[in-house]
Amino acid sequence: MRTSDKHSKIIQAAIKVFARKGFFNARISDIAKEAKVADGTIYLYFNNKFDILITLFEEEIGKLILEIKQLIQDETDPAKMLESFALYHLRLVEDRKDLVEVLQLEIRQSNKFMKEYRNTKFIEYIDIIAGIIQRGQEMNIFDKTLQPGIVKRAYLGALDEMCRLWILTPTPPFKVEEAARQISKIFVNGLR
Amino acid sequence: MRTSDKHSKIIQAAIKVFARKGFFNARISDIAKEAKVADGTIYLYFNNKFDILITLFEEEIGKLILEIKQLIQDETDPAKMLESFALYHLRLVEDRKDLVEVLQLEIRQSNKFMKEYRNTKFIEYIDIIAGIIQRGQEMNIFDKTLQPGIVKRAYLGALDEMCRLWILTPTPPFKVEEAARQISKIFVNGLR
DNA sequence: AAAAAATGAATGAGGGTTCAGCCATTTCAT
DNA sequence: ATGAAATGGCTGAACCCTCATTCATTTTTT
Repeated sequence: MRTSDKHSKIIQAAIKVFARKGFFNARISDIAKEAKVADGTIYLYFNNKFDILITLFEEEIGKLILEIKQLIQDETDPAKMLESFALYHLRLVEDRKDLVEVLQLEIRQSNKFMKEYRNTKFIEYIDIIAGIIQRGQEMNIFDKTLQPGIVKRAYLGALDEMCRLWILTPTPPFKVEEAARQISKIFVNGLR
Repeated sequence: MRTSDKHSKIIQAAIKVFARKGFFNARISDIAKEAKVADGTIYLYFNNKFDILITLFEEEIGKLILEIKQLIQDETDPAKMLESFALYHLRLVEDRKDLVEVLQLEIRQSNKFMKEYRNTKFIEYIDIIAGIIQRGQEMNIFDKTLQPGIVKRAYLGALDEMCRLWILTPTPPFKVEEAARQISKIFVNGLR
């Protein structure tokens, strides 16, 4: 059955299972069942359990990077870019909650138990923000004394913490659009 | 040995071991060895492995809450309070790296833990920021249209992401004082 | 001497990984 | 054209190792 594409079926199943139970509490047999595949089949497509997680990161973040770059490339105003980024990032948590949950909660820890794994895709994602900041500084609308390497992390951290709210509480008291607007507003004003 | 205080010896050992290996990769025997105690002794003081983590969290963050409240209670200017908070939060990562690592990566980021454990201590910690924001709004120096519930998370998220940088990279290119100053500056300006 | 605290070897469950075999499909020989 | 053989994706029960937890025994305290 060439057409069934077991690879992506397993990845999609893993996103669901890791989101629900977390990486360490997820069993291979859970993923297999969710993907409607035998346990052993997973080892024909992935080396081991870690490998599923790593592949998942690389592939899914890769898609996000393409999407977000697409989204901001028409924009010329760095302030607007930041707002677009915020809105995109927070809408993700509504549209693809399981994925965000895995990326959010498992990705940071991954550096820990996979010491050798350098998460270049994540750096690429966060550097989109650094690029926007630099652009704004060149255009003299952002304070040049602020370091993009600090600001990019602060901005992503602020957004991620909001994501965590949506992940962990059933019904947050805000709308994502409102949160995106307020956070980008604070930063844009704060950067001037 | 009444004076040996096994409880806190175990907690301190657990902080070290969890920081080094992560919760799931840490073995009870690792903690026992680090605490210079037998494996079984741990079960005289804690119900199970998970209980060590929860207790660790409650006790240690409880201490932090007291410290930080002490620190800002003399201050009257909300802007200064925010800066003090940032500096305190980021200095923790230098002074007590192991502890921050556990709180950050094992607890805040941990799926299972956060989902089924109503984390009142953490809410108390983050609400210190909300209190400062509200004070600033009452004093008419912070924009009243911004919701403290959003801002507090954005601020803590920004700081936490910087903490993560110090945890995950051997030698970050910034000083904590500089990061604290820049982040509090962005927010204080952004909130006006 | 009794009680309390501590020990650490033994236990047993859990689950990642393996591998001998199944079955659908393709290729080959007659 | 038909049966035999080879191929290879897939299966899932069994293997085996890793700990969290227990408890009979020893040590310390009162």
